[in-house]
Formats: sequence, structure tokens, C-alpha cells
Amino acid sequence: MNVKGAGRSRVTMREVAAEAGVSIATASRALAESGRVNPEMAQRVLLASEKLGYRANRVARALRQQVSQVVGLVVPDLTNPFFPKVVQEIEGRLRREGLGLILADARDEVAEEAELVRELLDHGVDGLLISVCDRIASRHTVRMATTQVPTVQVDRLAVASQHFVGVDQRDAIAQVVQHLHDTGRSRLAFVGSSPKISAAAERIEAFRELTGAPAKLIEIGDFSVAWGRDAARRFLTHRPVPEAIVCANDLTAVGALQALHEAGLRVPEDVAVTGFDDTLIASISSPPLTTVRQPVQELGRIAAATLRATIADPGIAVRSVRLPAEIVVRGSTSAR
Amino acid sequence: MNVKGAGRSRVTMREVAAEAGVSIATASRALAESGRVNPEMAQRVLLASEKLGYRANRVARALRQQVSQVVGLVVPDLTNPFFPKVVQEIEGRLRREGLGLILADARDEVAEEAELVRELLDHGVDGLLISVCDRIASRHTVRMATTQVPTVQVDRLAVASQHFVGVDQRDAIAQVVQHLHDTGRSRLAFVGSSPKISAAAERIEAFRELTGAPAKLIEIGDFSVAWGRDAARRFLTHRPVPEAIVCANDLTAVGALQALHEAGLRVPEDVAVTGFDDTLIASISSPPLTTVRQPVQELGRIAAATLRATIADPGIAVRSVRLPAEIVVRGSTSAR
DNA sequence: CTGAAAGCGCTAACAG
DNA sequence: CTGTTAGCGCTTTCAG
Repeated sequence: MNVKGAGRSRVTMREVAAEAGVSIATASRALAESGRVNPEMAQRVLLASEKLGYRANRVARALRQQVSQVVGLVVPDLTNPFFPKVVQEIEGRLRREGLGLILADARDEVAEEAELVRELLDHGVDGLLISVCDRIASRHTVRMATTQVPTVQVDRLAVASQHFVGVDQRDAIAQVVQHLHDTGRSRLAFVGSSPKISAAAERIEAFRELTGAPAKLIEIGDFSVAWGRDAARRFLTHRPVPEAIVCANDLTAVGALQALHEAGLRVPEDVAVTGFDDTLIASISSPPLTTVRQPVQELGRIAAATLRATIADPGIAVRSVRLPAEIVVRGSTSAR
Repeated sequence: MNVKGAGRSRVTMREVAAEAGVSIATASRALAESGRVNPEMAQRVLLASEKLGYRANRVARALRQQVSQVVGLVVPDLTNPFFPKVVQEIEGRLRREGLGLILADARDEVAEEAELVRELLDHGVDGLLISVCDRIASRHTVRMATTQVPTVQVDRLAVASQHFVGVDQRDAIAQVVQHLHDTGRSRLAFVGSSPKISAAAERIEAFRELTGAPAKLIEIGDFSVAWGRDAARRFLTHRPVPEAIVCANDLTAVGALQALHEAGLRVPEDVAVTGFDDTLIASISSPPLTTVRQPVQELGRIAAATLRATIADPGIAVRSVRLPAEIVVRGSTSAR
């Protein structure tokens, strides 16, 4: 039916005004529901607008009002299963409040992260949510962002003096350690991940402080299954073998399960294992993993709310929120 | 250090021009590297621009040029592990070519999907990538989109007459069936998922045609572990028990493994199982799953390229691409 | 309450 | 090659 394929140009305010027989200004005011307009005329404009299928051009509005109604979200790696849930929550929340979201994935590269933030600023975002790659190296980027637009750090902290919404990692590890003690395990080992990431570093630090474990029982690597397997194998060379292996995420925990299985040790009878994140994998592995469920929805909700509040009033006091996580007990620590 | 917190207003072209001692137009031309400008002046402008830290306001540029350099991407559900990879690939590709990406998650709701598309159009996106919720119910939305901006359907098809980049599901299922035949299994059952999704429907249809399996051996539900378990249990009530259970994704396959385990049947000796998607879960389950690896990177790459091509020339012939998937053989079909 | 007009920052047409 | 000017579509003074 279309004469020339795609793209008949969109209906403009001018056309709506003409259709309604009023000036552009009046049409604009009517659609903005700003009050100061004769109800009858407002009605005419509304009808005309619907008849023509008018939709405001947000680019023009953004230029005029210096407000784009779009915010940026920078994540370190979307394929890390923790982030899609957070992103989904944030995206939904913001959209319900009329804010669009430009997503940027930094691929764990600090340099790329910095460039992404610059580009988002060029696009005129009204605010920025960022989960940084590196607690140290990303500081500069966060500072740059905060001088330009309201910015909220999510899950990972780089600059302590700016808005942050994350999880109480220390408390989470404390719950795990407590649970293991309660079930009679006292010699604990820890498989830690990338200390460049604040959340991971906090877990390591918390474990060290809470258990006073010796260096031999704390291995630090990355977030992969392979690393969990390697680290666990190393623990198994020590005597006595630890009674439980606490892991910084579910993947490393699965790796630990594999290593224990190979070595002919039973879980949880001989050695208990715990994960972190409560991904699908935790419920599927055998035995299913005791793990920590982070309050992903809350995280997204509060991050979005904090950003909105800061956009509304850039002068508000800096918020630093630590949400409680929750241990989920499954077969890897307690017999069925 | 900042006087008033955030937001000193950005450097504008006017200021760069003043600093360089040229007109705004010349400054603009110099920065656009459009040639027609005295090299010496161009140099002056460049210096001034760097000195002031000028960055073009893309909102203004978008309004003027009627081109936003931003495209929209609508996904049905970001927590489906298939999509983050595709999104990441698309985002990276587009960004390298200077295009930003607004992400929208439809939460599997057709109504929301339609609204998202409208909003993306309001934001002046230059093009749209969409993976639809429903092969039938989403048609209207895709048609609406295509009349306004270049649009490419990704992975899931709704309107056959428009651009589409997906996977050859039939060939994928054929590979699985062939592999099972080659390993001596002939009585096959299928755990299918949501026929509202074109990709899932194609898998079901392919299985039916390729095997001529009776209705009893084809169960259709959703994508969950629970559904895989239920469906497999049902198959186990039939005699003879199927020699292999082909599943529409890895999660349902894990459910099938659980059901078989419960029933005391060995995998792969008594019954073979296959998954689909090659998610992490497939390599972790025990036994690890034979599954199908979809060409996620290719998918993202070609989708992005197709969109770019259509934006550059809206008149190009409609592309409908089917990429080949690849079977990954693991322990669930072949003894170690 | 309504309309005319300015202008957000940029680029492109048009003179010079 | 350079500068002046118009204008993208919208909102918001400023007059009336």
C-alpha cells in the first residue's frame, strides 16, 4: 500500500494545530496539559492529535528543554548472568516513569567504559547508572560522569563519596559462615574472584576477617568453573582437608563440586560447598547448591529511584545503600 | 571542588568558533572534516575544540539532520540466556560504527512490546531490531515499525515479507535426529516449547516431519526445567520407552535428565537426551548435554549489518537469512 | 486565555 | 574557501 516503502514523515505539532484551527503554541499547551487553556480548545486539539496519530518528537523536545528523558546504563558484561536481571528491573522501572534507557556494555574494559560514558553524555542522557569494571581504574570515569550528570553506582563501588546502591557483601558472607558453623563445620576455605571488582573484594575481605582463615585456605582467581575446580584441587592437597569450601559465585562452586567428585569426596558429607548469586545453575547442580540470593529487584528498584531523585534535585545528600542478601540452603551443605 | 555539585553546561560550537576566531559554520565544517576548508583554519578549530574539550551535541545534530545515530533493540526477555549474548554482539557492532542502542525489554507481553516500539520511534531511532514475543500477535507491531523506520526481525519471525535474520532450526533438528540415528536410536520423543515463538514452532515442526513421530511422543509446553521433567515423566509411562528425548532447549533437557534419574534410568545408556542453545548449563550438567550451538555472534553481526544496510538504502531487497547451527556432542548421547 | 516569535545547538543552502 | 542565515520541532517567554 505504501507508495515508497518506508518512512512517511511523522505528524508534527504544526499539523495538529492546523487541524484543530489553533496556533502551535496553544496546541502545545493543550497537549502538555499545563492547565492554562480553554477546555473546549483543548478538546479540539486532543481530537486533532488523535485523528492524525500525533506523537511528540522527543528529540526536538530534548533540545528545547535540555532534558532528554533518557538515561544511560553501563554494565561491565551483560553475559554475566547477574546483570540481565538487574538491567531488566532498572529498564522496567525507568520506562514506567517515562525514561528511556541506553544500554552500554563495557566488556570488562576500563578504556571502553570511559569512552562509553563520554558517548552517553554526548547523547544528552539526563543521568547515568554505572556498574564499574574496576574499583580503582574506573574512578576517573565515575568522577568525569558525576561532574556532568547525576550518576549512581550500582553493585560495584569505585568512588565512595558518590551515590551507590549495592549489596551488603559482608553480611552475606557472615550468613554463609554462620550457617556452616551451625552445621558443625569450622575449617573453611574460600574460592575468591577478581579483587578488581569491589563486590568480590568485599567478599574476600569479609571471609578473611570473619574466619581468620590462613592464606593457604584463600585462593583468588576469576569467576569461572575452571578456576573453581583448580582452587578446590589445591585445597585438597592440604591436610586436614577443609570441611567446607565457600565460593564467590555459583560457577566456581560448580567447579569445586567437580573437583570433589573427581577426588571421590562426597558433598555435603565429606566437604560442604556454597555458591553465590543463586543463578539457575545453583538449583540444577547435583547436589543443588546452598548459595546467596542477592536482592536483584530491590537493587534495580532503588538504583532507579535514586537516579530519579538525583535528577529531580542534584543537590540531595549522597546515598550509599547496602541491601541485605539472603542465604538459600540446599543440599550442598545439608543432607537431604 | 565544584561550586554547585553537578552539571556545568557543556561547551558549544559557538564557543569553539569564538576561541578559534572563525565563524560557527567554518568551525562546524572543520570538525566535520568535510574537506572544503582551509587547512590552517581547520587546524585552529581543532586546537580550540580540544582545548575546550568540545563534544558535539548529538541531540541538536539529530534534530537538524533528522538522523539520530541511535537504533532501538526490542527483546522479549533479557533473562532468557540466549539474548544477552546476542544483545552484546549487536551493541558492540553498532557502537563501533557510531550507533547507540536503546534497549527495550518486552517481558513477553505483546501489548508492552507495541508500546515500546512506539516509544522508540518517538525517540527518533534510525532503525529497529526486534525479536518478537509472538509470531502472530506481534505482526501488527512489526508492520507498524516497518512503515516508519528500517526494521530487522532477529531470531524470531512474525512478518515473512520483511527483513529477518535467524537460525535454520530445521537443519539444527535434522542434525540432532541424524546424530541419534547414527548412534543407533530410532524411537525418539520431543519436548517442545511455546509454539507462539516462531523458532520454537519451527523446531517442533521439523521434528515432526523428520521423524514422523506420533502425537504421543511430542509434548508441547514452555522452556522451564519443570516442564522438561513433566514431559519426560509422561514419556516414561509409554511402552516401549523412547530411546532418546530431544528437547527444545537446555533447561527442559535438564528437567528430562532429572526425571530419568528419578526413574532409575541411565543416560545415555538407557535413554539419550539432547538440549538446545549450548548454554553453560549444558556443559555443567551430569552427564553434560549434547546440544545445539546457535551462531549467536553471526546472528548479531548480520542483524546489525542488515539494519545498517537498510538504513543506508531503505530500498534494498528484503533479506531473509537462515544461519546454520551446529550440534555439540557430549555425554548425554554418547558414552565417555 | 491565545498567538507571535525567539531559540535550544547544530548543519546546509546560499551568497560573497 | 568563508560567513550569514534559515530552520529541524518543540516549548516558553512576551505581548495582546
